[in-house]
Amino acid sequence: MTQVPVRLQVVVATPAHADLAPTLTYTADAALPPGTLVRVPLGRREVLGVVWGPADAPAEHEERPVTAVLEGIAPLPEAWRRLVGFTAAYYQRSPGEVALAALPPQLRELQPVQWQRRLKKLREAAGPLAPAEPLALTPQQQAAVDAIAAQPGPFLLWGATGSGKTEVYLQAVAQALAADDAAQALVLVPEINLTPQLLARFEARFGAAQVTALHSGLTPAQRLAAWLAAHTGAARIVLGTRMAVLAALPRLALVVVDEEHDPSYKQQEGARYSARDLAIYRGRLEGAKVVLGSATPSLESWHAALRGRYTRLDMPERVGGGRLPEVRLLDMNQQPRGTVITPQLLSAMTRRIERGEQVLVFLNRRGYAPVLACTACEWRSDCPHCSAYRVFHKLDRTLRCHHCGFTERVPRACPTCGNLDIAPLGRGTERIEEQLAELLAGVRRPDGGAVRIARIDADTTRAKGALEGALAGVHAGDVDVLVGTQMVTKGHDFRRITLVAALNADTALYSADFRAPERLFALLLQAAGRAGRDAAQAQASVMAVQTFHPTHPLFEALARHDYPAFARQQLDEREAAGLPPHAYQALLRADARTQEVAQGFLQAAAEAARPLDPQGEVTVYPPVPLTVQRVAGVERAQMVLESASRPALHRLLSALQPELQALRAKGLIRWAVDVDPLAI
DNA sequence: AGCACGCCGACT
DNA sequence: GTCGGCGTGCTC
Repeated sequence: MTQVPVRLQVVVATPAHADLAPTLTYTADAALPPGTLVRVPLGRREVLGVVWGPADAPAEHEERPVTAVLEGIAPLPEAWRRLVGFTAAYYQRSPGEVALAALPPQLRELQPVQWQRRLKKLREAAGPLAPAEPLALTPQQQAAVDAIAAQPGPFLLWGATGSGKTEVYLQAVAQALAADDAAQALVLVPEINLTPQLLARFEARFGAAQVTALHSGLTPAQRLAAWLAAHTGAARIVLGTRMAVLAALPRLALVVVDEEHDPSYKQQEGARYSARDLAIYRGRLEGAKVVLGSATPSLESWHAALRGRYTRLDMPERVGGGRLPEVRLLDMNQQPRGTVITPQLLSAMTRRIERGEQVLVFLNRRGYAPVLACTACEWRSDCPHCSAYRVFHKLDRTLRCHHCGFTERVPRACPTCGNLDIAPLGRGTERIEEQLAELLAGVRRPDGGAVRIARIDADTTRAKGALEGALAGVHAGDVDVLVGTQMVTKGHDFRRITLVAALNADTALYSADFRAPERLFALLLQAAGRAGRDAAQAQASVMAVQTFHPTHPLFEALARHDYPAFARQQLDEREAAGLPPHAYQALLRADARTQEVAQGFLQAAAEAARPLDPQGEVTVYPPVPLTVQRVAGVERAQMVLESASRPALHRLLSALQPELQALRAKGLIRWAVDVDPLAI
């Protein structure tokens, strides 16, 4: 019996640049439902694809047959395909690129035979859900849990650090899962490695078998297993990073986005999606409730709550009566020039250490010094491949470029004039650690021992398990002073820290990036939250900020722990300037061999855009080089497109897309559209 | 994105 | 004489 071949639309991993249609047409012996995973020939290779639907248009190309169907796995559900379709359209990528990026990479490599073997191995019975006893809730926590049960949301859970947001998440998840015995919950976190405590709490509450972690740190096999558990419904709770928002979850009932303001929710490569924004969209699409949680919400979310689009749930108080630390602004103008650590801060540190308490010193700059300079001539430690200085790392005596990784040993003498006196300018965590060791050399711990200083930054935690080890040391009390970058401000629950000091907070105050103050405020408040978690010590907890601008409104709001005042001031400023969330932005970025080519491409794009926006609803700003203009020998430029109307902006971007293909110039390496960019 | 084909420099 | 650099073109 001969079968009539059917024609299918299939998506494969082609980037939007490639001038291939968004879906490709293949033939198959029998109809395959949309969402089916298939292997298809593409040129000389065979790739993984997802059936997107039946082909309706007449054939324009030769159509090759589907090579194989991945049997034994349910087609990806319609809601997932719609989510992928939306993501692709919104972020100006092809649906295939988004779809395939959302699937575990190993799926692409497995041949059908291996696939069957793997499936057999993974099929295991999931145990029944038996949540452990929940903690008693404070009235404000109870009110939040009740509101999430009773109202549709989306919710913005605004809770101070230590107010018990996690317990609210846990009980909201328990509620959602109890309502339906196949329901699933998705919990998103900024970086899973930095929040092992959250994973541990979910596992303790619901049982390790019910909780599946999904993030890029997993091995390929683990990632496939986690993804399958989510897709088959075996995992009732998926705890993951931004990529998890695109996981296949057939019965999604609740999405939690913890620390929703965190910039790592925005993907910075490929499809530049915001997992937080997609969580909101997905919740609406699948009828799942969405809870965004933060002590310092993004101004976008805060604005949405003010407008009534999100339901705000407030938890201003710390569980167990812990108080937020007192913020002390140390005016650097009153200090001799070149002061690094003020005497006030030093004596405060000394007192804490002598009492057996811990101190956290926060400085957002790793290495010993950000630049090395010759004292006799103009030489600086420039990176030959980037428009940036190489950072001096004293420990291994290297100059390292933090942009391209180029590393050399520190020269013995100035490479330009031979002068032997080359001096470090400015200071990073390494140098602060060294300096504190000198300044605190005479101080004794209660047991009479010398002060112990530890440093946590990307350099000290490169090795596997190094971060966990260092944190364990802090928890065990082996450390008196912890020096670190923003890495240490995330999530860790340090019970004995009673003094947090921020050393170099001013740089973000007058930055060209309009979001810099928002990030700084969140960072400092989060750092402050590391102190005083223990109610017994909370009375005396202090956050010290050394600044040349002690009367800056940001610091004044910080001193009062007054996020709403800060948000109001920022939102007013942004409204006056016509910036997000009062306007919508997209970025067109270009990388090229020369700055002229990059900017020329953008200029041509700007001219191509003009007739596509006859109403003039979109402002196209002139192309500019990025702040770090050249990285690894590649010149970078960008152009901002801005509009008060999101539909107008998207109409223009979609219409511009085919024009950009045509503008591809010699020397242009790549270009990308970034919708709702975080950094300008 | 892959993966080919295609045309110019330093190696056995 | 070949191995290999990455420019440019194509994939249902």
